[in-house]
Amino acid sequence: MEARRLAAACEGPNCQMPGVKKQPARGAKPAPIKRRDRERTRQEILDIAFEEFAENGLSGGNTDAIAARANITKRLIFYYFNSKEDLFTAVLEMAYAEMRAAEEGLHLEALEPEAAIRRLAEFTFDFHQAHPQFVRLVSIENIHRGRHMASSRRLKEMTQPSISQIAKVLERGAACGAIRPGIDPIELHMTLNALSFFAVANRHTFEAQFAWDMSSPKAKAQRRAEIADLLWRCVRKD
Amino acid sequence: MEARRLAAACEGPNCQMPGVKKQPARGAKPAPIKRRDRERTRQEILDIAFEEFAENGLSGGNTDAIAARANITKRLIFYYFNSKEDLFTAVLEMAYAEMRAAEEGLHLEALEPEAAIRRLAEFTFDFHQAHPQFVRLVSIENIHRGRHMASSRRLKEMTQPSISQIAKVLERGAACGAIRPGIDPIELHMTLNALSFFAVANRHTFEAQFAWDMSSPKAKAQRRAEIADLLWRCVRKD
DNA sequence: TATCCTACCGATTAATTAGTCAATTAACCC
DNA sequence: GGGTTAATTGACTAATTAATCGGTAGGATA
Repeated sequence: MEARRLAAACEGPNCQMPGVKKQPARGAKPAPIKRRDRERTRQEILDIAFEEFAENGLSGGNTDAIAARANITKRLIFYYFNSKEDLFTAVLEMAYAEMRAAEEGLHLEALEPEAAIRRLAEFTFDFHQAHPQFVRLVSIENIHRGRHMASSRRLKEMTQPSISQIAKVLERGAACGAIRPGIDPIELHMTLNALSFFAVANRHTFEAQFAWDMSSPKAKAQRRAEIADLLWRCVRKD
Repeated sequence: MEARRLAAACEGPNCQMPGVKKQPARGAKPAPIKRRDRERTRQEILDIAFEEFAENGLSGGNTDAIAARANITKRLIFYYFNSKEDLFTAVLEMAYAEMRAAEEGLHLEALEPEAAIRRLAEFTFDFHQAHPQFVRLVSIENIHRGRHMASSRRLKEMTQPSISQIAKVLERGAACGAIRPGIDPIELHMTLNALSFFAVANRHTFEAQFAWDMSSPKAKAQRRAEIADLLWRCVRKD
């Protein structure tokens, strides 16, 4: 989640400048840099709300805690986002936008079918492993039956660029006889996502049930390779 | 979830009998059958708490609501289970015990390797489809990082009977050359569980993202067949 | 330097809700 | 039928927390 805080950096007329009596120095507080920057403040709230909701869920997420960590008053949260629910929706939108951005970096065009499928598998696995808070947030949204997603025009408009990439690989592979024809790219995407998602989302109950390691780097690397094998095994011809 | 309420039925000295002035007929209330039966009451609380937590999560779950639906006072919940958290743990224990019971019904011994693998896949898929509330509960427990599971001796002791069944099928298959050797039964179980779990747990976000049907009987049947194919494709020799 | 806009705040409210106390009463046993 | 045990209750508390109201003040513009 490094792509966030796009409109940050100290620049423009809102930048902290000497001459104005900022930081009223009340008590031992670190006296945060306050800049009256709408976008910056909004983004800061979103970043912290993302953490809060991913950690504690929607009903568990606390607006007081978000305000405290963002060094603003709670009032401001309701000023920008008008309810906790809407804030959650905004957080979801941001999270999905970032995932979509990550997918742009996946270039399968130049690769042989097998290499492309393996790269796709590894990339998807790695993304989930690298963003457990995103995985948690999606789980939470599903617990709420996707109602925030359903009510957000932005979220519904975000089409997944990966699907068309997969479709092209499958077509190419089918044409050259390496991949069996008739595979639906969305189904394949679902399979791969299920495997990658589960490896993060259900780690705790699975590990507890089977005394099985899913968290060490070694275990992750092994599972990563297995998923890539599996995916290739299930699309290749014959 | 039919296996619950084992110790129910009207029998013994607690059974509703004439002669005693039960049902004080206050107002128009249906005057529920109250029997002062420890086990029955406990089980009723558990059943309703299961629904409540599966629906609303741990922090979202409301003990007042549970009490109201169980026709008891909230105080009684804390009398039997001493906190909301402990009640949640008890609910989890019950849910897993029932899943384990369901797995007992799976007999793979008599089947050919391919048939056994397909039956396993279909059985697992069907179980998840039939118990969406169980799936939700497991998701919720993972959001809480499996801490209730970790703290429950009973849950940790419940070993999965399915694993040894899978191991036997894999052995037999490897011996007769139908299945490639060296497959870990836990890994296979994880793969199958991931696919089956995702089809229920992530239905909402996936459907919203891809305008893809995962809920109709037709879509389920198709996915079921695909998962069985996939599983066989990934274990068979060659 | 007066004016206006708006980012921001302190205090409060109203509702919810986990958990408790001190009883009450149903059932069972002699 | 009196006594003991244990299931059950109603009323209460203390804490939390989403949301609101009536402001204040920073900064741009003229």
